[in-house]
Amino acid sequence: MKLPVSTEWVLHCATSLAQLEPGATASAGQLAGYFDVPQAYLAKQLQPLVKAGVLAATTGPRGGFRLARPAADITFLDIVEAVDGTAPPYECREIRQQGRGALPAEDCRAACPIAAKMAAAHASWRTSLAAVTLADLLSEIPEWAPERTRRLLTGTG
Amino acid sequence: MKLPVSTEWVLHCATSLAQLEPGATASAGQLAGYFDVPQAYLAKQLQPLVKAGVLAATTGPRGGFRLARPAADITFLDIVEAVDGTAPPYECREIRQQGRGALPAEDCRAACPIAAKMAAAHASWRTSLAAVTLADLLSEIPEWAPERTRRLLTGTG
DNA sequence: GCCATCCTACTCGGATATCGTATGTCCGAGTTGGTCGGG
DNA sequence: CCCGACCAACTCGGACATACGATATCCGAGTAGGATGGC
Repeated sequence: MKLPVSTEWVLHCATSLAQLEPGATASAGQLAGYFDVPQAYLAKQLQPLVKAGVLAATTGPRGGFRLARPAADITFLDIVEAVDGTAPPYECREIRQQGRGALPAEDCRAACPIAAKMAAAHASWRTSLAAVTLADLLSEIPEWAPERTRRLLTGTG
Repeated sequence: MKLPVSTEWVLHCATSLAQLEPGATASAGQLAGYFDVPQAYLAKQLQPLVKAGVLAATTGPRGGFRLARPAADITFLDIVEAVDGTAPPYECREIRQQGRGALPAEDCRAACPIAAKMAAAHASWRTSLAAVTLADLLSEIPEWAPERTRRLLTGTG
């Protein structure tokens, strides 16, 4: 069970974008230089964020990415599931209905107890991530951080 | 973020082994036939369970696998982390200290806030799994299930 | 009939191929801002 | 001096290679139970 390396990238990118002035954008190249990560691959990983409605992208000069919603309405879960997908890590393939020990279908109306426990753990994980918004995170950083981010990221700040 | 398919196998195998009489064993071949999964690959996945001290293996005729501890002392977390490893899914590579926006080391004494949130979610997941033991699971299955498992799995029951 | 020995069959354990996905890179379509010429 | 059209550079978006780990398989070392021969 491993999240893509790019998960860290997009979380930090979203945090940085949240520190920009409303309407301002940062390009994939600027973000890549800010974190020293491959520019092309970062752009590729930001795309699903746009499709998920977390970020908005504008092309052309002075274009780039910005938050599509207020920072208070974007949770960690939104970002993580956008880049990694929403499929739960444990997939029940109903092996209890296969092989020599296959249970009759009438005993499988209820969900597999094992799968239920795994689903509960996954739900706990999702709940924990959904409880944190980008706005919550910004409240934890120093006062001087946003100005610094704007200056080093976009050059205007 | 995806758990190996074998996670389902070993969870069901452990549950079945917990239904055997104390000291009784089931071979990898018997378990594979019981669930209709590849026998060699299942044996490979049961090995880390033995190394983790969850299962015990005996060789030779009438040998096989059995629980190394009472079912009440084996949690889902023990099994899942044995087969999948204990590394957390989100790995903080400290990109906040890299690139144009690198923070000075003195501002990085505290853990990265983003990594802290991800670690908290992972801790929540682990806590949820650690709260379920094999004994808990056995209390949810029908009365007639253990006898049936013993009969179809080992032929003696 | 009992026992020690040998043997056979069965077990796990690790080493070895194959496949799929994450990772990394590249080029093309589209758009905006600036520039240049004309009025 | 003001305005419109053109151009060029910059942006994202999707298509194309590569590396690593999960998946699947096989063969060898070791052991316990049973058969066998002797006492």
